[in-house]
Amino acid sequence: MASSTVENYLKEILVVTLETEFSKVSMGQVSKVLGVTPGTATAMAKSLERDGWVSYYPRVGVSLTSKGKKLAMSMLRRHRLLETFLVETLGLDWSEIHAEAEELEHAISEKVLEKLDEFLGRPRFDPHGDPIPSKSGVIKRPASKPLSEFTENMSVRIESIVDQDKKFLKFARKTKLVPGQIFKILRVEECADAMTLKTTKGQSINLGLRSAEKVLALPFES
Amino acid sequence: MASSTVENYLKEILVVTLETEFSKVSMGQVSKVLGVTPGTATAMAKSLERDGWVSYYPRVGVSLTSKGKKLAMSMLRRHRLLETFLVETLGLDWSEIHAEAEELEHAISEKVLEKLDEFLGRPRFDPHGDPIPSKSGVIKRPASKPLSEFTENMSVRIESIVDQDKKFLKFARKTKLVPGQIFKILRVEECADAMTLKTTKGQSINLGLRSAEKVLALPFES
DNA sequence: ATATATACTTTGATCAATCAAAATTATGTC
DNA sequence: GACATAATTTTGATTGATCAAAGTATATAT
Repeated sequence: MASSTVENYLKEILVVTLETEFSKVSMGQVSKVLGVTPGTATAMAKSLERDGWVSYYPRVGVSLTSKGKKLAMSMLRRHRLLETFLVETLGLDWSEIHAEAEELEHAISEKVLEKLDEFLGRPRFDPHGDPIPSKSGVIKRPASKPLSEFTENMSVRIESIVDQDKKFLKFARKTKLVPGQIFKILRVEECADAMTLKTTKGQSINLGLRSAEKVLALPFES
Repeated sequence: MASSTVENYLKEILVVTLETEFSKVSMGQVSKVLGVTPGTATAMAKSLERDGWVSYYPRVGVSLTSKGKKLAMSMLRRHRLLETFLVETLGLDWSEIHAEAEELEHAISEKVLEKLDEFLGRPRFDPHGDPIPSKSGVIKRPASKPLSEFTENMSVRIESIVDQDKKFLKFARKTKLVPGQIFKILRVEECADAMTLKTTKGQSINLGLRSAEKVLALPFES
């Protein structure tokens, strides 16, 4: 049985892997996303390898074994189903569900998860617009890319918000920067580090490129 | 912040206290209900005392401080609300909810619990018939007593099943020995260690006195 | 190509939770 | 009251997860 610490390491390694498209995640990354010192990450990498969850390449990084990936996917599934439940059923606020799901995901059994999935009507996307892995661990990531990579005059459909920062999520909700919304990119000012978007209703938003990196979108053909 | 180990110790100490009506719980009891060696229980008693959860009287036992009792009550509330949710909303089986709730109770926040309580319509009893402590920690235990203490020809209403043994719970369900049901006590055979009950529909059940001790009931005036 | 900075690993230590086995203290019986 | 038995505490050890600080490797820049 994996401890919840192990579950967290594996899940975060998976998330970084999915984001960066590199199969090895450096110890620096690991220690950063898990909020531990580098030494701790190294020690953990060794024990994760001992137990067959990851392969560890000293001074390079870790990559999930198939066993590790399976558990990590299952954690992602738990997390996203729970977030869906918290919003859809209990009416929690969008900005607070992440931390709650973070705790619950380690405590919920496969059996209860199955019932919950059924109860929710087997949703395929969570409230952030991220895809929920199937029971068998399949995940279909739409070919979305950060807002910051689109150019002027393109139309986009918001797909998901990568950031989990409460304040940013609140801002996003207020400005309708949420999954499903359509925007047109009015201006991109590389030198000023900013971009301007417009909703279909004509309201415009200014976004720093830093923040724009955290918002994934699909090209939208109207 | 209390670890889930601490939460478990406190909750179990509370449950024993409520059952026995003694305010001090011996280390033997503690080690038994928590499934640890006596030495571990003693060590834990000291650290619980260090952190202000219990008072520890060497060679006598522990009793909850008000701070400890507050947390323990909150755990009981979590546990019972979760059991209710698992049965009412997700349709889990009566015999499997205990273990599930045991895990989830440490992961659910006050905020989510509040929403859950609301969603469930603020139930006052869990599926076993046990009272759910209020948010402020008040618990009303009905004046029920074990079936084994009733005499022949009395009618009773089943209030709760104290035992958490899966097999017994399955048996109880099959024979309709569940909270709310009415039975008449046909015979009590002290020497043979058994009693016979009859449902209002005329079906009869034989119950050993050992098991009858685990079933709490209220006198029922028809 | 050497110095410097960055990234990573090692070492030694701590804390919580646990066990097994030995030592101690009550309890109960004759 | 002395001895056997049961309950409790002590002791010494282990495991997982962590940190701080010191050491080592690699990359970068001048």
